Amino acid sequence: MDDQYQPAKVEREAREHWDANATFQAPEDPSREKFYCLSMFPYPSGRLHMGHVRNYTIGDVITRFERMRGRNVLQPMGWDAFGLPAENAAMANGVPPAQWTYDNIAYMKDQLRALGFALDWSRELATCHPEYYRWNQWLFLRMLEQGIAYKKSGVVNWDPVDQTVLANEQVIDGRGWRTGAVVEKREIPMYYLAITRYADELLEALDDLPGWPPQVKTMQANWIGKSHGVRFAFPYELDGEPGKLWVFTTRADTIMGVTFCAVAAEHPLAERAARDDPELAAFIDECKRGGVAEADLATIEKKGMPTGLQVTHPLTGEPVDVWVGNYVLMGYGDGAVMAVPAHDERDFEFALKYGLPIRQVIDVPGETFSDTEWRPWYADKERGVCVNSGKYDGLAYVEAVDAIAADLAAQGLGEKRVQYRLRDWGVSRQRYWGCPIPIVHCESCGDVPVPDDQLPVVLPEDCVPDGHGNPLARREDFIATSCPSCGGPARRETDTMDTFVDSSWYYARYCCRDNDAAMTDARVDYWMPVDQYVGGIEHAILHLLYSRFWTRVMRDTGLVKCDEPFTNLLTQGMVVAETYYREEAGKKTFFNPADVEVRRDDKGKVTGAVARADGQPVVVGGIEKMSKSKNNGVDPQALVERYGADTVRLFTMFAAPPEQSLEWSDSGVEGASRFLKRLWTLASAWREAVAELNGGDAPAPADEGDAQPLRHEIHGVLQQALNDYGRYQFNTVVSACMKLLNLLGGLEPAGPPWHARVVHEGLAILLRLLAPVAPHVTHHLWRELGYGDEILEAGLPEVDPAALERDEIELVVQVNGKLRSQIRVPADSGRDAIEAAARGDANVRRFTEGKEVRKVIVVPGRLVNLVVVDAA
RNA sequence: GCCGGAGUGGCGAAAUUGGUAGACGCAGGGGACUCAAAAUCCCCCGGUGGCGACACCGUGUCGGUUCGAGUCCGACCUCCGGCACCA
Repeated sequence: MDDQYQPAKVEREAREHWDANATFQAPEDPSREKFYCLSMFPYPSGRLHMGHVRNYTIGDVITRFERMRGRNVLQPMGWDAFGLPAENAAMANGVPPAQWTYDNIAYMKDQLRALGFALDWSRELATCHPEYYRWNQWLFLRMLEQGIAYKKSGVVNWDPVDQTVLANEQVIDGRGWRTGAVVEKREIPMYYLAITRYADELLEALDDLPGWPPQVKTMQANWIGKSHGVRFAFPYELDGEPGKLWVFTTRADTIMGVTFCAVAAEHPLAERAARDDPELAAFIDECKRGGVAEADLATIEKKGMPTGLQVTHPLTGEPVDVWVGNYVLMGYGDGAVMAVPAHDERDFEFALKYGLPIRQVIDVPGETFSDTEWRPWYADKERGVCVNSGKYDGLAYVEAVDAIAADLAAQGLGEKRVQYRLRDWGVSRQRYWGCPIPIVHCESCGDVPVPDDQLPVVLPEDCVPDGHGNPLARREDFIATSCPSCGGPARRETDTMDTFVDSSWYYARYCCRDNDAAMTDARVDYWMPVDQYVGGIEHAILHLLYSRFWTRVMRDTGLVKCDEPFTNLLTQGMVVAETYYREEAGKKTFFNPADVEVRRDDKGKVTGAVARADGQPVVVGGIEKMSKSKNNGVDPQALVERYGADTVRLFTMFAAPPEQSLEWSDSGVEGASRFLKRLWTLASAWREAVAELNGGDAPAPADEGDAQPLRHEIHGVLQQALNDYGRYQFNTVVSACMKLLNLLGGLEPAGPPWHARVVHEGLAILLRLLAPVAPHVTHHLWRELGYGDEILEAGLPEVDPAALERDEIELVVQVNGKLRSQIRVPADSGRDAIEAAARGDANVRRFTEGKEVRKVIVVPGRLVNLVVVDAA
């Protein structure tokens, strides 16, 4: 055994051992309890970043822990390989996205291997492989047959200079990121998936996911946004024709307070009115400027303009003005809303701004109404009662809605309706590097699905995007084809699918990725659902909701048997680090933490920082998510080379619990490295003694000298660590390992023989506890000390209940809830004995003297609280 | 704007169900070893007062419930994630 811990050597040998034995290839074995552990697959961006390292370390610790528990564990890995960054890289370097992507995959795969993850590489997949994405296309065709996939128009960001569609990310302050041109909203035909058909099921089933974080379920429920309301119409007559302006409201009880209606800029009424009104036409054009992202639309200044048109209030018969509002969206409901300024805050502000009437129709007794200042009770449907509402006066929310809905229904002008905020999923992208949508356009037959036997529609891999539209649209060899229906000349669809499609079902394909005849097979039924899914909180809604939807479509198509893809979900926090910069002429130049030296005062508090290069000060800019733009990323590669994978994994698990954000600290890594060195040194010092004990019969637990209190502590720490493993709180597992090492560090190889027996037992516990976190060094030491060949098969250490027993326990004594003393009592003391001991304690007496003890609270095993008052 | 989350020593954090606030580690201070440095080992380490035993204060802010609140309730402040074409 080397005297010095040499991580590179230890880790290489361990990996060679695992590779040679195919240790992590997971067979389908119905006789064993399976555990499918999955981390969100990476986008092959070039190099691993710390977020990847953290994500995959968490997944790996769970994988190895569950395996040591005896389960048949599968942990696969693959590549979310289609996407925008590959096109951007292509524009920057002139390299085809395919080549850039494959190069990145090769590089990042080596990086993943160097971290020692227990991955079954035989199942590796990449979504840009035709063998994978053909099944996107195949299931898309099934969805077309079922009517789940359909075509309608949708709104996109249009860059008028580059003549191209932009992603929301590429729109900065309403302008194209490359051209700086003001972006326009443009309507184009797109394919949609009817996720709303499953809205109710996706919502209801959240209750059956106890293994998901409650906040994720809340976010999904709010996203689906089920609401009960009334859809009704304002009749009108225009150009001699009768029409109806349909709106939806959850506050039908306020309908008598409607003083105007607002429609979206794209609404037919708005467009009709703009024909005769150049000023309105200009306003509508203004509304169409800017991007389509909801966050932007929701924060813009609310603007409007009257159309000059009027509709009729369905209950009062009064005329109601119709306005165009830039905050009304054509994509939501009917693209029109009723406005009740008195009882909706947004309408209230709009009415004040444009001098529109405000009519109070809800009252709360004891409150006074002001038509110049908004008060929250105006929208209170719990306490509100109808007023100024004719026959509805005096009705509360529920009764008023019922009565009004009934009256509207009687006229054929409305009905109660359940509405969802969730919209159908638009999957068409006007982009090259994605899965082709399997449709052929024929002049005589229209849009024709590609027959199954002609799948996959293969994406040519040699295109280089240039920022001007989709290069696929210029590839005649791809586009020109014949119509599957009539055989005549036809053209292929050049839109590709949203990359969320690729990631909506990869977890199922890992189970059967070599099947080229079917999307899934019986192996999927063995492994699915995923038992533990691990990934970033930023995917809490979209990716996870799409996956839940896709699983249900697969279920209804007979492809899987489960309803939900992920039984348990762990959402890990971000990796963040300090930022440093200098500012010149309003432009910030960021310095990497590695190039900065931090200055501290004599208490260790940070007072400033200087650049290593020139010794001149830099600004300490605050903690931010690691990113290229802030230049605060720490390269995992360099750390692994310097300290070894075990140290990086150990620090990553120790610095914060998985769900919290993790602040990077170089000196913290040093600390982790120090711990492993100390472990090595201790194992090295005891190697002979422990190996000798391992060579004979299992030694009895030591009980001489101070062995008993020591074993009591060791098993107490073990109990806590096993519990923390069970709740996936790995930072305190690591801290338990550190405590164990500290305990064993007090023993001497030259000391009495029981020392060796405690170390033998303690190391057997410590190494197995640490094995999931630091697999290489524990693998090595386990063998070196003669415990066995394979620590992964050694099972988890078990708590010895006898070691935890105590004759005496310590209790805290409080007086009026304040800590005053501690007492030792026999473990089996009754309430009376404990109370007597507490009252008799000298320091307690100082606080009870001359007072009356009103009440004594005894919390078994914890504390005694004496409640005293001044004697009367 | 809307939805979700988080705030505890100089720093990362711990406190499992309302029961000893600060485990474990980092940084810092002191010491040992060394010609010296590095490495390693030992001691101290929330604030204020006290020689000390101890006492008072302290978990973003303000208020409440309770014998007892970091933990529960209400209001507020700050920061972070998501908002449907970044992944």
